[in-house]
Amino acid sequence: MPKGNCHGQGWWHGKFRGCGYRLTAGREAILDILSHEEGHLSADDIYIKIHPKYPSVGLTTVYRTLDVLSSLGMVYKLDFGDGRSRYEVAEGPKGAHHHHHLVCTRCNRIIDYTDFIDDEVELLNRTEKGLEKKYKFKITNHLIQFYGVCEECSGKA
Amino acid sequence: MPKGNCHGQGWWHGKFRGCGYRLTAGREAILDILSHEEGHLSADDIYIKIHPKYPSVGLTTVYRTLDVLSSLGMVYKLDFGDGRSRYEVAEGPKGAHHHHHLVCTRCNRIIDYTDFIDDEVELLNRTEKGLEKKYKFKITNHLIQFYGVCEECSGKA
DNA sequence: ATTATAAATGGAAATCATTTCCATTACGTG
DNA sequence: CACGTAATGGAAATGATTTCCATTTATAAT
Ligand SMILES: [Mn+2]
Ligand SMILES: [Mn+2]
Ligand SMILES: [Zn+2]
Ligand SMILES: [Zn+2]
Repeated sequence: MPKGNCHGQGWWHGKFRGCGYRLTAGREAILDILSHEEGHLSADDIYIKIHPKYPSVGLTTVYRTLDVLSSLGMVYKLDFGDGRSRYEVAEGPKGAHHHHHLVCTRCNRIIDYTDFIDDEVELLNRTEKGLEKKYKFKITNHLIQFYGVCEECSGKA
Repeated sequence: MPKGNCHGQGWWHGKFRGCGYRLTAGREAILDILSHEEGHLSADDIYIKIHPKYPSVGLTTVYRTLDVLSSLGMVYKLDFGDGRSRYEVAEGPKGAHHHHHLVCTRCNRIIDYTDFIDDEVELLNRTEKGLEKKYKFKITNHLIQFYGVCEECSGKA
């Protein structure tokens, strides 16, 4: 169990407790999948992955847990236009891994990118400050996605 | 009928024709609502607004038309997290009115903003160029939204 | 450890936006 | 005006998410 790994066991136990939520097997399982699996999973994806090991965790609970996690800011709920919500763990306490997305409108492939993030974040911070002042709007989050056609899809005429 | 107004009558007739689409009363009505009404309308919103004047236009046609418009790039399909898609006319030929959104996570209010757009667009162009090269990804569009709490919702403790 | 309490659960049923189907209508070329 | 085909509407299907409610379970108090 690596020292710096915040997703390993239970850094989030405290967060749950602190907010008055109880720790349950289902929640543990779901957070575990989210932190160890790559990609952008739908509720059903998660349900399927969990089911063999935890057959007692129902799809309803997956949805409910994702809501909780998302309201705690531990998970991002994303929409890539394929008709279902997809989820990914937010950065751990370290704040690392911040990234945005390229979305292929042909095949729905998603590419995470972190390039240019520094510039983007710098501008975002400036923009957010300005917007907060002008619109008296407390910004907590942002979403940036680029849409287009991926390399594979370009090939297919 | 103002001269510079591209949404007035039929600048899009040509676009439709050119792509092999037929002009129908329904399409005209829908595009008319979208270009003259403020805000971010859902398919159902549009259906309701159109119905009194064009009772013969069905909800299915509204969806179909929005798909076409959106595939032609004349309309943006947006998701603000309230469970339905919302639409707004893309900029006319003039290229004006480009804007992004602030989304209140409490009351779902949407604020259009154009401030800082210049800076943003400048960075976006740079970023897009870099991403296109690195990922061989042809970018056609981008989505930028800030989430947070609006002034009204802040008041309510 | 036992108990009490409210939170959490699963599974079936409900909801609701969007899509599919298909018989009918109507745009636009000639 | 007639024809071929795109477009339509309305009902039914779909599919993700939510709601309901009787049952289970985590946790704090005894
Ligand atoms: Mn990602
Ligand atoms: Mn807008
Ligand atoms: Zn693709
Ligand atoms: Zn608000």
